[in-house]
Amino acid sequence: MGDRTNLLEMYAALRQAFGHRNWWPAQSPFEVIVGAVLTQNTNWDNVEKAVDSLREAGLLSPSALSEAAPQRLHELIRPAGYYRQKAGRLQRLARWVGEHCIEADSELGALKWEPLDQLREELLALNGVGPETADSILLYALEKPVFVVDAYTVRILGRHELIEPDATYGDVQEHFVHRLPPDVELFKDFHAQLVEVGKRYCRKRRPRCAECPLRPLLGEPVLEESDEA
DNA sequence: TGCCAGGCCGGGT
DNA sequence: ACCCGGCATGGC
Repeated sequence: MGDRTNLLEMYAALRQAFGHRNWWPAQSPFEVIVGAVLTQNTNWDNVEKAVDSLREAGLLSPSALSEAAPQRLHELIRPAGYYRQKAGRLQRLARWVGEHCIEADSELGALKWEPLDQLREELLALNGVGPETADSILLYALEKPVFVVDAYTVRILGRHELIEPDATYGDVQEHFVHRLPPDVELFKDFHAQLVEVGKRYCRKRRPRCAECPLRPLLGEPVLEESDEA
């Protein structure tokens, strides 16, 4: 509890290295929700192709997406992979949003009035929405102070032994929330920084730890043998 | 050329 | 309560 500063120092080091990430570029909160589903285990470059196609087709609104023919969705989002699963997930989410917001409310303002815990429960109850997708929506689309945990976050903290090897999603999330002020902009950019450092230096295989900006702060990471080859 | 990407679900122990 | 195979495309 006394090490509240450590994570802020970690963020400072990343911010120093990469600058503000201005992450999750999207033209509306609803587009963030769409991206949150499409990026599940998928490279963002592929996601952008799918999002662009949906935009051109005029399907980036809850009602239009809800009513689209699944076949048509399959074609439009194919580059993002898992397209049959993701088409269903998008439509379930679109219908859920539609139940809460009037169509013109592109800021999803009506959703923000609902209690945070209830929002999260409702999201997790949707088939195809797990903890990371739900939290990404809460943070980046609804501006709620929820820290998003992803595979990079777990790998980075794991290799520096800042979390237990068998830590759950909730464990890692608490690690951050208990040590950071609940600041939406901080949560957004910190997660973005972790993804950036993860992509560049903390890859699953052949990591480049020597050049990682976290190394001066956190020291030598502990790698599995399979990571090094 | 295989491996990986900003996960999640369902069925099996 | 875990563990695992399946889901799919595109880039390096």
